[in-house]
Amino acid sequence: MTRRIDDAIGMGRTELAQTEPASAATSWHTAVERAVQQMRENLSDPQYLTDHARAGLFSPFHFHRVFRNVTAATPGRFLAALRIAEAQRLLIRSPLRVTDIAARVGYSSLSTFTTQFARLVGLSPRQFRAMAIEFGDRPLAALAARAPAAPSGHDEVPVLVDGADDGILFVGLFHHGIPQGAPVSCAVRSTPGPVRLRRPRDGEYHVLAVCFDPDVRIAESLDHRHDCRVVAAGSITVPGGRPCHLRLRRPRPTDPPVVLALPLLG
DNA sequence: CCATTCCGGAATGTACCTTT
DNA sequence: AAAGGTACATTCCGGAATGG
Repeated sequence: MTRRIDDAIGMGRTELAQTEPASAATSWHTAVERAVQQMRENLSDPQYLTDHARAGLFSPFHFHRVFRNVTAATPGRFLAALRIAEAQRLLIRSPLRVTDIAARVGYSSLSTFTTQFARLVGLSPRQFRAMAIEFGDRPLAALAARAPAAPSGHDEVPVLVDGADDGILFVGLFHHGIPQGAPVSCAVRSTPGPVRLRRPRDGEYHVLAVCFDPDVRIAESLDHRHDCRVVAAGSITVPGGRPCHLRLRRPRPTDPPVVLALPLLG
């Protein structure tokens, strides 16, 4: 049986990616990295779980599990994130129509593309392009300066992020391990110290932090070409529990791209 | 004309269980 | 412990309808 894996994003793992591969899992990592490379090089083609699994000498069932352990995303959702990320770049940097971009990144159905894009990014393709054109040239730092004052007292959730003192830091709370759609709560800041998020209703949330150089413009932060971005991920329980403490690191090839338009949604 | 939304059929993801 | 397999609920694809 041949299985298509081009579906949408939205996994259910605690972290964006495992911190380090276990020593026994080195071959897993190699197989997954090879599969990710294949996905990146063949975005516009139909891709099948069984082909990636066979290339790594795994059964489709086991490959699916291994892939998720390494990347924290399922193969299909990882591929969808890659495709939407490329679509974002084309929407910003090319004059192509949405219809043509959908085909170019591997969607045979425009409706599927539009639906996926809106759910993952938080804006429809046309809205995304319009906002990128309108705000793209503005520096990200301006967003940080415009951000509302941090709440205080019992209505806040503090998040500590190491290594972000000299950058523009976005932090969001999400229901799922991969960020999609509007965050439950989010904040942007450009000064050292903890980030204070508006407290959501009680529950367990996943935290994503993305940091950019202070001189980056909004469009550059959205088109997946800026190589200075760093990420961190974790989880937090509301109420109580320990404060969320994250450490920024460089993105790895096996990290799913962050396609959520946080700078435009904030 | 281009983009978005709706909806039914089909593929996928997940939670187990079994085998090696 | 790692790998393979199954069942079934969930999610997605893509054509049709609708909107701007």
